[in-house]
Amino acid sequence: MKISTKGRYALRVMIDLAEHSGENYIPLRDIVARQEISQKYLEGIMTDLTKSDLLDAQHGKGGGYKLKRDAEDITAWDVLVSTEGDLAPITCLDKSAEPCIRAAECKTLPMWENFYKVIRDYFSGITIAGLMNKDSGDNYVI
Amino acid sequence: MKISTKGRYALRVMIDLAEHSGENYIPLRDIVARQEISQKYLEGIMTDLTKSDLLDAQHGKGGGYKLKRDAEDITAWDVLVSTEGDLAPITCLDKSAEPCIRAAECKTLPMWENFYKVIRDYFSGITIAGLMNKDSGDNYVI
DNA sequence: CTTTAACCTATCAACTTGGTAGGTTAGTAT
DNA sequence: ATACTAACCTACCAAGTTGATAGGTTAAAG
Repeated sequence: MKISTKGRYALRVMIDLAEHSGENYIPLRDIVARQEISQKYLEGIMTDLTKSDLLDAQHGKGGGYKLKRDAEDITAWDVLVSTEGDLAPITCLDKSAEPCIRAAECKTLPMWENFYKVIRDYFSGITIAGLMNKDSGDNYVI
Repeated sequence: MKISTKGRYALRVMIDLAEHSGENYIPLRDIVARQEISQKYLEGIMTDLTKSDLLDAQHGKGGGYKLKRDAEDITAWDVLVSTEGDLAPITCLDKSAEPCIRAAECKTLPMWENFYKVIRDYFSGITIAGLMNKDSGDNYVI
């Protein structure tokens, strides 16, 4: 029951890109220098984010990455799903899961389904822009 | 980001015990027959629940397990923490974690801390008695 | 046609998950 | 006493995940 480094790094990268956004593409090298994350490891994460249409990538000199949408229009949910995959709290609720044979009699299924919704609602309510502007001392009230 | 079978099985066992509660201890054999879970695997889960003071265990003939408190006074949170360990959504928030060096500047930490609270509040609001009485068709509104 | 930077594939050690196997301890009944 | 029962304890194992690293390939700009 953990969000892995992939998801956490991805959020840091997205915030970093939002903070340094402009016309130009930002090469991974710059992000790595600021965030102190292994470049090779980040490469895979960037690919996830690009394939999910959250980032624009550009090869070659002057290339790099930039946000594909405004930071206000990208949620933490978008980023986490992109890198962590399905955020279903139990395997039964995975999109790829075959339907559970005891679903009809399962006393806990509604609890899990609703929990899934709680998770989705929570992260869908948080945008990259929102994270960007937070001072570390701030506390959320949701 | 998944609750493992340990936590899910534990909840099923607790509900089963609540449904068959009375004066007597219920041997694991009976639970296994009803729930169709590997007895050997369940043994470890029962030990967790017993050590967390959620179950009373009795050796020998006529022995077995029973709930140590009323089903109304045991929450899903109690059960999940007992079997899954710390339910912190990121390692930084684990009780056993060494304090993170970038905590002060971390833009996402408040989001994670609050998410932890959301999880805790959700499962703390659900009791074994509540799960027991649910018809499968029911939906939660929290 | 060289430089730059994204992209792709393979590999790896450490850890977790979901079990299984076999033996030991504690309590009950005859 | 001693047989029986049922919890408890330790060790092991295959498969999958995590958090990387290594090295090469493709695409774009100058």
